[in-house]
Parts: sequence; structure tokens; C-alpha cells
Amino acid sequence: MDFVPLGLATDLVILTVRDGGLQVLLIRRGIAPYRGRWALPGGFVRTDEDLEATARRELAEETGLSSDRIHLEQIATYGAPRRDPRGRVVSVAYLALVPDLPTPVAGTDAESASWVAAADLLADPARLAFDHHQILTDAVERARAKLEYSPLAAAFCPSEFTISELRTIYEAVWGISLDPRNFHRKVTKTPGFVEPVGTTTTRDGGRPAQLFRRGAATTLHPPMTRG
Amino acid sequence: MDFVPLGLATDLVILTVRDGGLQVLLIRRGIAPYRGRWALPGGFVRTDEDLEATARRELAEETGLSSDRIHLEQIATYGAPRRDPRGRVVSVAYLALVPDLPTPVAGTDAESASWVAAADLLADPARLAFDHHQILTDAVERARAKLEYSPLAAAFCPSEFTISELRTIYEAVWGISLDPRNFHRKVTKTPGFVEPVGTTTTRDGGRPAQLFRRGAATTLHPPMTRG
DNA sequence: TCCCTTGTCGTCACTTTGACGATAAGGGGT
DNA sequence: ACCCCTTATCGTCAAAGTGACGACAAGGGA
Repeated sequence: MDFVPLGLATDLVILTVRDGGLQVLLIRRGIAPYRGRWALPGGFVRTDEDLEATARRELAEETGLSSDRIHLEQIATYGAPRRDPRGRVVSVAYLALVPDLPTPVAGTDAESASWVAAADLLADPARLAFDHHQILTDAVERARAKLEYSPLAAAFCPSEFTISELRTIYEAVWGISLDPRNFHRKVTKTPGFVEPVGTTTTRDGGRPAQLFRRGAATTLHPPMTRG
Repeated sequence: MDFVPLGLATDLVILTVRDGGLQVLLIRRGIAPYRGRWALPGGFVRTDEDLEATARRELAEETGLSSDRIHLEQIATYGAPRRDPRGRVVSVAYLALVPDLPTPVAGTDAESASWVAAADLLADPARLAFDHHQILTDAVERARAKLEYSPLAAAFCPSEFTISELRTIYEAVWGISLDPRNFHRKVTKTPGFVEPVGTTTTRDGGRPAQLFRRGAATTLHPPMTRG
């Protein structure tokens, strides 16, 4: 068995929508290389630990979110020989979508963690350490694509949400604005996308809005349209 | 740096369409574990070798196809602690789409390689070694999905092809039959999908058909519909 | 109470799809 | 040469879905 010496890690792209924009959880690196730069949270895979288990462990460490109901999916694996100046490190990137919790980021690490607007990061390829700009780009593109044909936008919302709140997610992730009336029609008429809870809320102001819960569908037919 | 001892490999799902069906290139294992069973071709990543380079090297070794015009994309990484009985081996799976070349599989290895119908393999989770059934399932699902919103079907065709030949690809990969007239309309009216070469062929019998080449589009708007 | 804000329902023109008729243009057999 | 079989390609039509936008509903605050 050829055991080329290398490190295996997972990196996490934790996305949320707050203040009308898509934001990413980043760590400010306390040690070299890239000391002082922003980077995606991540860490090495332990012996006998599954890849997704590593990712969930990191997620819990960084956000305090340990629920297995958090959406977590593998994005891709990055293994260019010199992507880490310390040696060969291959990293499996995961995408996590979390609701905008009032939870302050529970950074038990000394390193400071914070939410950063995705748009700013995407615009500047040099802001992130390692090849994390590429990873972020791929992750955001995946998230954007999945909103089209899956009911995944609900993963950014609390368990009960209004149609407007859901629309806000689409607008933030896609960076465009959508017609509220057409969006409402589309969402409520796509079977299995959302199901009404029966109660209403006025938390968004204006006329009381119905609350919905995520439906049973896993795919949207026909898909949402972006642009 | 925690260098947990593990092996890093790539496995390849090489797909083609022949005899009207989707087929996968498999290797019959000559050594334990799973001796005598079918498995996906694959091998270990070498020192200083990029992941995709490993995949292309394997592809060339197994099929003789070394062109960088062959479509190759990463599917996912599989790293369950006991997926390989010999020890911890993490595998990055790649999907390759190749045209139905008259090339006999150039198996320079002693192991015998051959094309096997994907449908049969998918139907029986125990036919393949390791977790290769899962990898194949994910790869085929990816291929099916990509035909919807990308012009990737052309990757299965020679550089010049007729609309019927392209339709045959869709029918084989999706396992359904499509209306030739509607398919023709859709393909020729989607901007950038295919572009006419100007010549015709009668190799499919019947009235001469125009030859097309793959167009410049990378995404199909709106997508092809699968049933 | 009036007004402002957001929610929800409707209408209408336009595009796309799915089903399918009809015609075009080779090749092979007689 | 002619008929027939095969596949290619164009056209038609109704149904479904989309984008734009008017209209009314129903709270909260000044």
C-alpha cells in the first residue's frame, strides 16, 4: 500500500443569510502560514473518523450547532500539491447552511471568528488564505444552483417561516430581486415545497402572513428560475 | 501536522454509450481483497501529483485515451474508515465521459477490463467491490442530472454527430425514449447547444441528416426535461 | 381614522412543452 | 424506373408555466 505522507483535512463553508446578504463564517488565523488572514474553519481528519463526522465536529466547535438537522453536504476535494506551504494537505470541503441564529459565534478557540459578506470575499481572490477563495466560489455556486431545483432555501430559515422570508433567502443568495407575487404563486403551487402551518405572524410588519414549514419534496419540478 | 496514516486514491467511473445503453468500464480484480470481483479502475495518488492528474493517468492506462479533451470531473470523496479492509484508504471519485470508440480497451495490466451495462450494476448493490456501487450510483446520477442543464451529452459523441445520435445518448443515459421531433426542435433552438457543420451523413440510414458540432454554451436555458 | 406596509389573489400576453400530422429525401429490392 | 421503408425536419395546436402588474386585504403607527 503506497502511503504517500499527507494530511487529510476538511474545510467548512458555513453560510447564512443576515441583513439581506449572504455571509460566511471565517476564522482569523492566529499562526503562520497566512497569519492574520481570514480562512475557512477546518481541521484534520482523525483516525477512524468519517469525513462527514469531521465536518460536523468542526461545525459544532465553531458555531455550537451540533444538530444533525443542519444541512451539510460535500462540495469537492482540493489536493493541489502545494496548496498548503507546510506540506501536502488534501482537503475535503463541506458546505453548511444555517439559519440566522441570534447565537453569537461560540468561538472557544482563541482565534476570532466572524461573519463576513460573501460578495466582498468573492470579489477579491486574495482576501482568503490558501485556496479558500476557490473553495468559497465553488461552494457559493453550488448553493446558488441548488436553490433552483431543491427546496434547500428553507435550510436558511427557522423551522417556521413566511413566504417573504423565504424570498429574502433567494434574493440574498442570488443577488437579485424577485417579484413577491410571482414568487408567492410559484412557491405555494409547487407540490411539496412548503406546507402551511395554519398560524400567522406579523413579525415582518404589514398584513399578517401565513407561516409555513418545509414540505416533503426533495426536488422542484419545474425549478425556480434565476433571472 | 497530524499525519494520520492513510492512503489516498482516485477511482474512475468511465462511462460510454454503446448498443443503446449506458456502460461502465470495469476491472476484474486479480488480487485480494475482493479477488475476482468487478471494481472501478483506480489507483493511489503519487507524491506531488495533483488529484486530477492521477485520474487522467489512470484513464490513459485503462483506455488509452490521453487527450485532455476527454470530459473528466470530480464526483465526491469517499472516506468511511473501513471502506477498504486493508486499511484506511480515502478515495476521490472522478467521472469520465467518453465516446463509443472502436478502440478495444487497452488493458496493459494483467487484469481484464471490460464494458458492463450500468443498469445491471445499479440494480445489484453487491456486484461491485468495496463501496463502488455507491460511487457508481452517485456518478450516474450526476451524469443524468448534467444532461439536463449542460451540453455534456456531446461528450459521449464523436466530434461531429447528428441530432438523432445525440438523442440516443439522452435516451440511453436517462433510460427513456424521447420524441424525435420535439427533441430536434429543442436542441436546434437552444442557443449555443449545437452548431451545424454544413455537411450531411446517411450513416444512420434514411434521409440524410445534418451534422453538428458541440456549441459554445456551457449551460442550457431552459434545461432539457427528463420525463 | 388615515396612511403605510406587507400579504395574497387575479388577469393577461407570451413562451415553452408535449403530442402528433405531414412532407422530405436517401437506399434497397424488384 | 418505381415502390416502399427508414429517418429527418417542419408545422400546428392545446396545455402549462412565466413575467409584468393591477387590485384588494389586513395589521400597526402617527
